Amino acid sequence: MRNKREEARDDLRKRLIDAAEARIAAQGLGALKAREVTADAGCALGALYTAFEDLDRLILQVNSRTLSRLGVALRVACPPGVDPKETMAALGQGYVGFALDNFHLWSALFNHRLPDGIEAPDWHRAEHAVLIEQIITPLHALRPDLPPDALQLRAKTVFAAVHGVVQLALHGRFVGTPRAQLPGEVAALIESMTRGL
Amino acid sequence: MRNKREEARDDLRKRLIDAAEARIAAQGLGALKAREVTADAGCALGALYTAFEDLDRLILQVNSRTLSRLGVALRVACPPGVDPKETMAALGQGYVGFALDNFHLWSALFNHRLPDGIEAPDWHRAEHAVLIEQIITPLHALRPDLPPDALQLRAKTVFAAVHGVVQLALHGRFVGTPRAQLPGEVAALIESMTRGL
DNA sequence: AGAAAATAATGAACGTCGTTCACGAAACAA
DNA sequence: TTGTTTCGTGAACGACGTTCATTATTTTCT
Repeated sequence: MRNKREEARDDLRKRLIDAAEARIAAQGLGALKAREVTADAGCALGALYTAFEDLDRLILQVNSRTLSRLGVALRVACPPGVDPKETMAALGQGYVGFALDNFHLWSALFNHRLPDGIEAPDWHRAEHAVLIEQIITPLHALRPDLPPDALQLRAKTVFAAVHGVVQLALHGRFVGTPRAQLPGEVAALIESMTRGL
Repeated sequence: MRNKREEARDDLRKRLIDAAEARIAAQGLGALKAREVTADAGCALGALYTAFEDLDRLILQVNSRTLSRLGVALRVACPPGVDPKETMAALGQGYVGFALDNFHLWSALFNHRLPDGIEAPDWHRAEHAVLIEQIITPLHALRPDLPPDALQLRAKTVFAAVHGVVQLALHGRFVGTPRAQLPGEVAALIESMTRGL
């Protein structure tokens, strides 16, 4: 059995991440306050800074969880072995569905910014791979003309394009696609981007 | 000659917008502080709240200027009468160029959020039309099969897709397109989205 | 076991932020 | 000029993230 120290520390960290995740999911990243999250977690204000370097690093943990759940959702959305065209379409709809069902948490993934000189740790940067790794295989099948480098690049671009449509639609800007037409437009976008030369 | 009241008020407003625009352009939206911007504008802290409802409405004015400048840039980028395919490509490169040349101001357009219950005024929402209005004509030429409603919708989607690629690239996320390949990927994206059925 | 050392939790206090407000100055109306 | 209305001022307020001296707890040493 581990130290009582480490045990308590891990428990505190988990309670804080849980509380932060719940707050963000319910009210968005902007509504996350140190005093509220520590109250929810049942600890003092200062305890947050014994468990995490600062509030930003706590948000990082929440985003890490969200990326993990998004990865699962995307893997579930595209059963292997089916037509690559269908796979791409399914990934797109899976992404739209996840963003709709987890709006605030999904939003925090892209709206959270670390302070100016601070970079996200490598392990967290690597987690973002789930956003594109499912795209590679079907895109390769649809565009065998692309060399590996260009394939990787095009996968990022396909994701970014789909993401842009979803982002502008869900944040309700004037130029955003209306929500009702979102799945259809994403499907059309993916169809046109995966068409061969 | 107008009132001395109105004159002084308009002058104060202009000085504040100038100062805010300079701050955002130099250091980004997050670095805009009420105390700094009023000091730059040569007025007291409280004067900001006689000229604008709050800091968010001042940012709105800066964004309004940026949209206006972006509109000019896009109109210059696509001289009328040329091949619609070229026009679309030129619009895309014009957008990329503007985002690169005006990174912080362009970023503020999409990252600024009003407080929860507050909606942007209609005149400002309408200004966002510059983002898509230049797309309509060439897109119609390239996709005459689309009825007017679908054309409008597709124009928004084309913009959102391009914007997404630029946004993820310039904010340097793990999944973003590398900056060097950005123009080429945007060109490929636009090419594929404007291809006929 | 008990004493000493190390570590963690506490919440008051700090500095910074956007915003407000009582006051004095300036512009208008009479 | 005198009275009234409006505006600019900067100290003060409340909320925020973060720090720190103090207290409580756990581990280590004998």
